[in-house]
Amino acid sequence: LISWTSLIAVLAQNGHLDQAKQFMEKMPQPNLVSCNTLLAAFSSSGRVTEAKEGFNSVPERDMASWSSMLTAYTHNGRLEEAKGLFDEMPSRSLVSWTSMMLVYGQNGHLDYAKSVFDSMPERDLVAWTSMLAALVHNSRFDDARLLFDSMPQKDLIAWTTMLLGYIQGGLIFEGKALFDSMPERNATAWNCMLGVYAQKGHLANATKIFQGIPAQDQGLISWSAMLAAYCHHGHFEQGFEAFQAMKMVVESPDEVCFTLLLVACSSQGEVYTGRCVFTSMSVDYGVVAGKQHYACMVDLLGRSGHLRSARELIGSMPFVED
RNA sequence: GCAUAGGACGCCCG
Repeated sequence: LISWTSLIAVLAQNGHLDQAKQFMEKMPQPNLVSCNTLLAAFSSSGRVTEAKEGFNSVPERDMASWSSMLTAYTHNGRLEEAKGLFDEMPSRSLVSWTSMMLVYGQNGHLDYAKSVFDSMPERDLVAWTSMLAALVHNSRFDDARLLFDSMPQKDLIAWTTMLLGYIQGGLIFEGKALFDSMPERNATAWNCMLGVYAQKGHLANATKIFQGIPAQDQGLISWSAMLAAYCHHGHFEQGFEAFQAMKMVVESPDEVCFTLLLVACSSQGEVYTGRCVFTSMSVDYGVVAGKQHYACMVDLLGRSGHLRSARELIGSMPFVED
């Protein structure tokens, strides 16, 4: 029985949700943990309807079942449904309180978030950090700093959240100072710092940060931040050089990387290169063209006078035109 | 003993 459960967990956590679901149906005696595992997997991949079905079919729900269902709503912006579920819960835990606080914060109800935080029966590090994130999300950077300074404990995520607060508030120097004083850093922290320079087009600073990232933390997001730095600021050649370099070390470029390259082509009027990138994306990398990619291509073709090609491309889109 | 629930990072669009 445990092996069925573990199998389902492994499948679900690696994105093989449909297979996990099939095993679940074949399982002789579905138990609470396996139900919850599947529910959690649907929840974190945004499949809310299936999460709900799973939730309804859990025989005796425990805290994990309720919390996973709540997360399915909160992570998908379903504030009303989250509220309803929260009110229905037979008992509430730190986890569910924290989820509610966050969803309020993320939907512009900072006042509610704060009152949840203040009225929570107990608060742990995650609760504090979530409140911090809610403040940052609502651009209350000064309050965020005050809260940060008053936190009983801080871990890497708390530090990174505060860093993000400075960055989003445009306080780059303060952010850099905080970054420099962090007790430890992980990939996310590095990427936040890199991202702000990349976005502002401070290429020298971005490069310096990028080069400082330890190899194990230098992932797809770091590379796309560098790509963005080049592609958004008119450095077409360097963007493509970075793309070549990236392919040597990173898993494989994703749809974001290709959007960036196409944006660069588009702003340079590089029709030929743009067409190559667009084709190569799906043929060589198996990345399915999304709306962003089509939009860039149509823009590129249209503005370079290839109106017929642009119209043909629009006609071939697997989307409704808009 | 083992397996399931809450917090931070990249492009575009909203």
